[in-house]
Amino acid sequence: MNRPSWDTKRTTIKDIAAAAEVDPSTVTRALQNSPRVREATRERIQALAREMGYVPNMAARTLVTKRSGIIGLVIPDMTNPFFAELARGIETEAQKHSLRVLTRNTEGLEAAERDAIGFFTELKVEGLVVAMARCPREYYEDLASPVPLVHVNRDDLPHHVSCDRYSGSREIMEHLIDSGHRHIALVTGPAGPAQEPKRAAYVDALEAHSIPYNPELVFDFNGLLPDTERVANEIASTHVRPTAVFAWNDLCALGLIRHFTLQGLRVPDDVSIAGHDDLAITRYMDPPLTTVHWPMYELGQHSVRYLYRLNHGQPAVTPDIPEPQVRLRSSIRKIS
Amino acid sequence: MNRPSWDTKRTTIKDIAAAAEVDPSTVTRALQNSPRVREATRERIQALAREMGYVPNMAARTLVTKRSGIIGLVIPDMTNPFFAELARGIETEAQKHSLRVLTRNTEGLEAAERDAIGFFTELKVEGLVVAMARCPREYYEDLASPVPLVHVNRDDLPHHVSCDRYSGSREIMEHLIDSGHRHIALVTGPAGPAQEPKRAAYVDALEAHSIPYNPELVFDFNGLLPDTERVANEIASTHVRPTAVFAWNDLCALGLIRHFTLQGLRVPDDVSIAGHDDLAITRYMDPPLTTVHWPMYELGQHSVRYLYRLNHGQPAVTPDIPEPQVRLRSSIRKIS
DNA sequence: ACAAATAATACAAACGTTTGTATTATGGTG
DNA sequence: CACCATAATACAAACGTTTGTATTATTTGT
Repeated sequence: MNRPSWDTKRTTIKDIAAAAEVDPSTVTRALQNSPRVREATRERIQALAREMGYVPNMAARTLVTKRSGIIGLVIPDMTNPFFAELARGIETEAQKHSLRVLTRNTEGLEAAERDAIGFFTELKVEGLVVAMARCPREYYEDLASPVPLVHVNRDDLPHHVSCDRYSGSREIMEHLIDSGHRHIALVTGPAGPAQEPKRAAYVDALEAHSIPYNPELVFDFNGLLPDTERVANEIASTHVRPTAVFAWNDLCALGLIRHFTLQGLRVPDDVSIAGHDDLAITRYMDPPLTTVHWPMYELGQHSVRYLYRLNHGQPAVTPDIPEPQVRLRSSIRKIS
Repeated sequence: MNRPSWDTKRTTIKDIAAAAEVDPSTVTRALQNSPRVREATRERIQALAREMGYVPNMAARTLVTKRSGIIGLVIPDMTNPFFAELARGIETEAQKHSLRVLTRNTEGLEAAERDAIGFFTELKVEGLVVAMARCPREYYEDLASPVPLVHVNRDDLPHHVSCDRYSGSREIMEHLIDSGHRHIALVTGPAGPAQEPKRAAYVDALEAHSIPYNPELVFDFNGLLPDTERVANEIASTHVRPTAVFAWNDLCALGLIRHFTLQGLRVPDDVSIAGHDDLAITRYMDPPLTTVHWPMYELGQHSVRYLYRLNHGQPAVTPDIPEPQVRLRSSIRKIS
């Protein structure tokens, strides 16, 4: 006796039915406010349910209705506010369809991502949105998932939601060049569909202004904050030091600024820096970062709309999302 | 015809049973590698399952086993890296018990939190960890949840996992005073169990050094980054400007630093600042922030261990977590 | 007051697993 | 070869809902 409340048997619809002296089917209907049950009965039953602490058994419900009311979200890194924005967008839109969002974190591991997708599939979620999927293209093609799935930021896959990756970066590059910079470093990130357009924007901008492309000025970054130290060192020890850096993303820019400062370089006086993503903290950095705004919140909204269409047999048009805009702040200096 | 893969009927254990010409029960056992089925049969069945693209139906399984293998995590704000750390801690520990973690975001709304808890309860999760719960104490006491629940950072509730909130703050205050500061502002945050110990540490430290307590020097902060502007303005317009600020948390400190800088005040030369939590970005701020390390990762691990004990009828001792340590960086200046 | 129409409720099957028990097949022993 | 132990498999009930259909109660019109 006196066992904790959670290993005691839960009250079921049958219990309520017994207490109310009606059939279980009447109880369900009462609970979902069906017009098929009389006002008085309904109230009696609902009161009873409340008193008896009834909590529906989702498993049983899902089993018969085949709907869980859940949207699964798979992200590589909770720590990155970038994905938090996405989650917020998804949630607000999901709420409109009275769906709930459950999030699963993969730490950027392929295996974890596969597990997450499999798990959500078993859970019979209404839809799955996967952000910056890590697995190779073939995996998703062969998946034949019994669950509708939309990708965010994986432009190379079918059923994706994304933005134009080229124009924002190109615009940043133009801005850098307009400001007088000629030695511009590019920091690229982990392989993925984001890499190529950014590099292309870099190369094209250079070419458009007849600035020679110098491979010594492009650097790799593994995507994790601590790695910025290495990158900053490499940049600082180039043959001709760049006067500007187009960083992989805002986090990268943050780290670079820090380590440049530590090296006695001042931003933007000695080096200008541009970022990508427009994280919230970007406004609070010193100097505030010039960056490309990436509309994760909107992408989140669009992805659940996309799922909705998929689930309702409507044509799955890739949504039209406005071009990412450049946010000019003060991390870039005009040089003569 | 040619309907998308997700609205076609999924293959079930029965289908496999039919194909293999065995009983469904044999199929389950084969699938879970039970020794009760012959090697050859097992392999045949598993192959078949693979071919037919079988994916188990969690709802059905949960219905009969009453176990979902899920741990539910409820956090107020994904955007805050603070909680991301917690999630990581929970995940690594959950993995050891082969549980999966599903996260639900509440945006700090009480209603959303209640919905999340209810939802996870319906889902029959193995356990629930709720971070910085927003609802009043009575709610949780009356909950009589049929699911074991542990709180993180709600020291006032039963079944909580937390740290000593006083000592770290006290230590920071001592450090500030030792560094010569006499006019120290305190920024407090939203009501909750975190508020009181911090305030007490502030008051006690002042008293211990016979510094008069000046209510004009304590400020409220609503916890959201944009609100730091208002707070910074209020601080700047006090009668005697404080030489140091003990901020509610690191995010608050970040915002204050920014707005002080905008006002022409230099940190730490004109104002010293201390934070709380020790977020990762804290090291990358300018200046790097002196703060109290709050071991969210460990708290996450402990909370799932706690749940484990709860689920196995072991005594639920509040775990012994080391005192939070102060991380001395350079946002505090020694003054004469 | 009596059909007929309709409102309210009851019945029963189904969802896809799991698991205890019963049954049948297999092999070993005397 | 008959017998027993054991291995392999089949049977059947159960989990807690939902929902289509059948049944019973109540109202309505004449």
